[in-house]
Amino acid sequence: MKNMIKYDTASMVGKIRDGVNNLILSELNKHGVEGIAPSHGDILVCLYKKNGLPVKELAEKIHRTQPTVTVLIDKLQKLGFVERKKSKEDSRITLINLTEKGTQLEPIFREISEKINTVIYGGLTNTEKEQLEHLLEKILKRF
Amino acid sequence: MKNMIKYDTASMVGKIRDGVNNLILSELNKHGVEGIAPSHGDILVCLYKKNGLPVKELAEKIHRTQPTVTVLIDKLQKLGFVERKKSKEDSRITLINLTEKGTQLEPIFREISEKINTVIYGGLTNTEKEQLEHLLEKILKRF
DNA sequence: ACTTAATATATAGACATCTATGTAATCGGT
DNA sequence: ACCGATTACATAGATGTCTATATATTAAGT
Repeated sequence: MKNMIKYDTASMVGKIRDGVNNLILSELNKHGVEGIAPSHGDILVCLYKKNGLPVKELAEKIHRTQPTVTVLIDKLQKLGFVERKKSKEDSRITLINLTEKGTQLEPIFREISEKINTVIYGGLTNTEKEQLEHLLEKILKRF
Repeated sequence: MKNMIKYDTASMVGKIRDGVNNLILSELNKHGVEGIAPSHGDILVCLYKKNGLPVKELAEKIHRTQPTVTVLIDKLQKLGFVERKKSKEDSRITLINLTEKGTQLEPIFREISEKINTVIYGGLTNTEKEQLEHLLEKILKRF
């Protein structure tokens, strides 16, 4: 049957997400970066855009809960990629700063990001890219 | 800027997946079903289609590793929804069977599945549905 | 000023998932 | 018929994630 609708977007979306995660992990591995999960990468990428962000803000940006981000930062700190600094204006706030070691990873993450885009968009025409993003946005609004 | 491509399909896909998961959890909760995660539901749904499947086959169908499925079944068994039975043809194989209690959940999962489809496809035209599935399939093939 | 509420982060415990490994049963070649 | 390889499942340990709760600091109301 042609043009059959199978109604398994939920399943395909899950597979794509897993695919992206695995791609990130294997690329990090290729570059000898170990002990880092995709969410840790999300945090680092946020900090590349703007260094010295509070924990809470990072949690919002990467769409994880604040306790999760605390634990993620624990690990990034232990690995020497970031450090904590208390805010001077409000000492409840912990600001997360990249170390030099953390900053050095930026090109790797940039490369991984490009690779993901190549996999996702590489087989699509410009029209299809626009269609895709438009459809996904439309769906997201309904949750 | 109109029709701008933002290249954040990966992020949107993640959010949709989380949205689906949360919807499942809240619906199960509404029906008083507790201690069940989406993956447990995936297993039950497989068994509704065909009862008495081996662990390995379940793992393939729900796209989890076999050890993960073993643990998921441990829980379903503990909750009384399924039971293990050794195959008579090949005693290495463990067949998973629904109990009556497990069978009783079928209408709930059917309802949840419909609800998910409503959220995902409810705002789309038939053309858009076809576009979406076509695009997602195209992307999936590239992983 | 003092008490209460709100906010920011951390900690604890639980869970799904993974990889690596163990164990038991079956298959296959000699 | 036996021994090595394969297959199926289970177990162990690690990790990311969550909810619930604790701690510490700031803000607000009386």
